[in-house]
Amino acid sequence: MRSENRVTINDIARHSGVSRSTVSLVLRGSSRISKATVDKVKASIDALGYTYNRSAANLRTQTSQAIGLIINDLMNPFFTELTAAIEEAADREGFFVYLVQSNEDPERQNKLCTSLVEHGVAGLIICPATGSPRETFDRLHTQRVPVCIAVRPFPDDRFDFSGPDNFRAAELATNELLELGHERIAFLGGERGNPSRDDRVAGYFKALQQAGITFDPELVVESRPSRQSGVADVEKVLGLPNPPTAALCYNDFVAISVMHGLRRNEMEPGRDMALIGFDGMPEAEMSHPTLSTVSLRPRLIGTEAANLVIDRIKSADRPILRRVQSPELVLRESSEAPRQSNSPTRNRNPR
Amino acid sequence: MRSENRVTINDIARHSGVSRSTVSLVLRGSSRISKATVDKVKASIDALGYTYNRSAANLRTQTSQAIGLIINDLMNPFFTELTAAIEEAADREGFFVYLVQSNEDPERQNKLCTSLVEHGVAGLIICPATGSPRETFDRLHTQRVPVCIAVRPFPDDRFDFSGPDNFRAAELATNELLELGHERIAFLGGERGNPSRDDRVAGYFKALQQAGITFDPELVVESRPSRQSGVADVEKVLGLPNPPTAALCYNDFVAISVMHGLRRNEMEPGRDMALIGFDGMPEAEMSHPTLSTVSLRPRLIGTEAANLVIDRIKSADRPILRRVQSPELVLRESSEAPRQSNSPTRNRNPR
DNA sequence: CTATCTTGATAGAACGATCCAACATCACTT
DNA sequence: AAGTGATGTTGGATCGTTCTATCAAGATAG
Repeated sequence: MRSENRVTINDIARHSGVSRSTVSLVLRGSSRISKATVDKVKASIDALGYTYNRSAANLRTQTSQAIGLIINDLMNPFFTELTAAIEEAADREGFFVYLVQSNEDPERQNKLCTSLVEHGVAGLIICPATGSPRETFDRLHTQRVPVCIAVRPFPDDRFDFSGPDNFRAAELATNELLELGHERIAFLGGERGNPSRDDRVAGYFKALQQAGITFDPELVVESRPSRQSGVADVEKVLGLPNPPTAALCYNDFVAISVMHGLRRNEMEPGRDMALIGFDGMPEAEMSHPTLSTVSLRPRLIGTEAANLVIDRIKSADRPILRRVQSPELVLRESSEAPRQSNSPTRNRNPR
Repeated sequence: MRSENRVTINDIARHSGVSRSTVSLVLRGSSRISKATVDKVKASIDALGYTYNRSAANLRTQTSQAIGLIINDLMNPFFTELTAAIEEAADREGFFVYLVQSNEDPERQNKLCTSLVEHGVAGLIICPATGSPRETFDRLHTQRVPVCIAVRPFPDDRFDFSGPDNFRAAELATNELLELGHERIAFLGGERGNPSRDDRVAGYFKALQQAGITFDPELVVESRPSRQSGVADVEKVLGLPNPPTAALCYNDFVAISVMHGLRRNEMEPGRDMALIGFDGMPEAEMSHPTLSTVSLRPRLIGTEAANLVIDRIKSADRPILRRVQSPELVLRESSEAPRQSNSPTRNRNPR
């Protein structure tokens, strides 16, 4: 890029004895150019070592093949999987993805939006950071940037959305635990104000209510989710006079950390407390015991988000769409044995 | 980007009654413009809702703030951590990162290189896919693209490099197992031809040799690493007449999968077989038992890679640098107990 | 009173591509 | 022989910005 005498389309034209326009047509594979000319031009391209300048072309055509993707935290396998799916879908349509992390910081998120738009992305997929100001989205709206909001249900009906059904996911998980015979079910981790978490708590609450179980606020523990937070969360409820026999964990990370917390207190996850996480990250299958989880279908959400934004890039005026993916309960060892049945522990590593 | 009548610097000029050049100077915060004019122009910018077109500017100035990052697999926490560190370092220097995945596919990697260069990145950080053809790098070299090779030691002395010391890492791990009294030590996972793996096997070999232990080729199992591959790998050596009492695992993923394989055969990882992984991914701390590992210092490698490429962007002619980070042995439960001491199993979840 | 220096602002060319309208050829018609 | 079409090629304008050189006007100097 920074070489003083970059080879341009003009150099090719001069070298092959045709016009600049002809070279441009050859580059774009136009059928209107004779085979002889095409060969001549291609020979010059190889000879001079030409590299196409897509930015220049984009400037002229007012287009772009780039989609900006803003996610909160790359280290979370849920988002990693989402990203992978988005990249694949974008690739299929000839787009490619600029990936950046907001680190859950609304201000950084705002800067990133500006930067990406300035760099001329064709569209944006955003997983809104908790506490995102409306202003960021107002700007995007007036700038007419095609945007798809993903994963986190930011309340804004001006943009397409692709995300999970958090409420239903929590209902599913809670009902499963209820059916196993649990009556004291905790909800561990996550912070109030995070819409995903609040929706899950709401679903959990509804399922309890429908089962006629009185809701105990002490069983809902708030904390900023991290790789360690589950330890403290579960120890909090273990200290109660009437501790829970099962727990929903805000996400799979928290669940795995809760397993550690249990072991620190001489309890065996799965046997002494049933656990179900949320997300469906691949690691859940590798934990010990393997972790039951409600998969939010990150791949599906990602594919859908990419399709939505690409579709919107192509037709700015089509009506707003909301694609909510139904979750899938994935049962594994951590929620196998009901508490009250004092049957001997089953072999939890069959085969 | 695609609106028919985008607001440009010309519109601002017209609206505020100054020249195009003046607006440009205001945008770049030039000190040669009077405060009165600056205010006038800024007012127009707000009024018309202008967005800066950085691509156009880059075309004119022949510069770019973007760094392309090509990694093999986003789903691997090692790379995720590497990426995070690169992003942070780039951000500090005013650059931002286009992240793409090669999926370990040399052809895709080649396409991505082309695409990124065409899009005008200022430089490239590449973790070479296994089996990368020399040709890809030859092109980058003749195009004079600033490149830093990261993680995988691709044999090319024309580019800067930032990566781990795989040989030393394996030596460290092997010596630790030897000191614990193990004599039958396996090396599980990874494929011949992958330089990281081959270096690790070499270090393992040297350590065994120095300890006067005859190398048994049956203890080295090759496989394409995945989240499940360790199961088969370990079952292979368990089937031997004289099975190993300890194993080095190609990476932490493999190690965690090996734990599953052991349990499937009624063996307890850590107690019945000591395990040490490579990478130092955060999940290693969350496994059960917690996983001993040789941390390759992904954050350090990332920071260094970003610094190297940015430095090279600024001064193309400085000599080639190779930054090799020394690994760090992180001992946890999976390599606690030596096999031959038949002491009672220690509590492996101390409070 | 002319000469020189500052300060602030500007016009036109340039970056590397594409678009548009025009233009040769050459081959068929009629 | 002139008209019509198809085929292949082209020069100039253009995208939105910055660069270079220049300039007007006022200040300072001799």
